Amino acid sequence: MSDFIGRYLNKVDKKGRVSVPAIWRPNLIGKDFAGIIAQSSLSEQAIDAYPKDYLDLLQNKLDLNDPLLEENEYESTVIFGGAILSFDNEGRVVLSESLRSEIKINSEALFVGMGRRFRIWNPQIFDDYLSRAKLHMDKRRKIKS
Amino acid sequence: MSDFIGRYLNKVDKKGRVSVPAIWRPNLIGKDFAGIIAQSSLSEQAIDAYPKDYLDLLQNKLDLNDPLLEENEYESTVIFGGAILSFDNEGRVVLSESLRSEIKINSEALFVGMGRRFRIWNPQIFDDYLSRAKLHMDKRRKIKS
DNA sequence: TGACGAACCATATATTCCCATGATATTACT
DNA sequence: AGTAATATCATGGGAATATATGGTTCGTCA
Repeated sequence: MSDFIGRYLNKVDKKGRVSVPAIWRPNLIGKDFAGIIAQSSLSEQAIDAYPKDYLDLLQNKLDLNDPLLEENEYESTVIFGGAILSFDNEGRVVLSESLRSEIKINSEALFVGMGRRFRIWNPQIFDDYLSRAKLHMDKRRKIKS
Repeated sequence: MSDFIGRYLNKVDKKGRVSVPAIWRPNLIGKDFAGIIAQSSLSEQAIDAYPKDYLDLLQNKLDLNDPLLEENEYESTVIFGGAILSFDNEGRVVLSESLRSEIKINSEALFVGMGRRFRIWNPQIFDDYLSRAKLHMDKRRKIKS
């Protein structure tokens, strides 16, 4: 059901390689591709990642639309204009220079499960995000009670 | 499944030559033609590009429309009047002077996948477009939720 | 013959593959 | 339970390969 659960902190080597958590890998292996689809998140300074199978789903949906409509252009660009990162034999992917700079990743990458997908963060930035999220939820809880 | 995924930044030499990303090339090689169909985008300052095969898809869509309508005539002209750029032995195409000036490309060309097709951008101009696209999608996401 | 584009060739760079290591966890065994 | 043997995993480095890129030559056509 939920494919990506938990939090894993891994090192990024000087080539930009980083291990994808081993328990997640089986969920990232399709019949034509093994690896992840990555795009910079719409709302946060992080990478959104998911299996290619999910992308195929989106493609099917988009095929029903008119490719010339502006709306669909935006969507296609954001979705397919990310990055496709395939595993090496050890289950690593390389985060390109540009991806790393976008999310300010240096020597460590934090993998955070989100159910059907996951995110890759700079650990510090994630901490900030988490405390913001907690604050937000705490405030809401107090209002409701 | 989806032919064009990812983003690749390549150099344009003084002859206007630029490498088409190697992983995409197999999808651009048909039995009668190896290369891309290119035309300046209708809505953006970029080059729309796709395999020759993709034209058949569009043709089918247009066939469903009334060929006598003025609008459809416009579409046919624009779609089938694009430039034909064939690969050289190294998998490059040459962007003509006029194409380059249309999209303000100088020394670098950014290839952006859109699933069934892709676009070629000046990197700076794409940045603007991407933030617009993200804003648009993020807004839509928030409305839906 | 000169301009132009296409084919050819050479090389720097980037990417992928392969192997080695250490750390950690897991299992087996007494 | 305690300990040894085994497996899994993250990580690093180097070699092999693929790719991007720049330059030169060749042919064609104006």
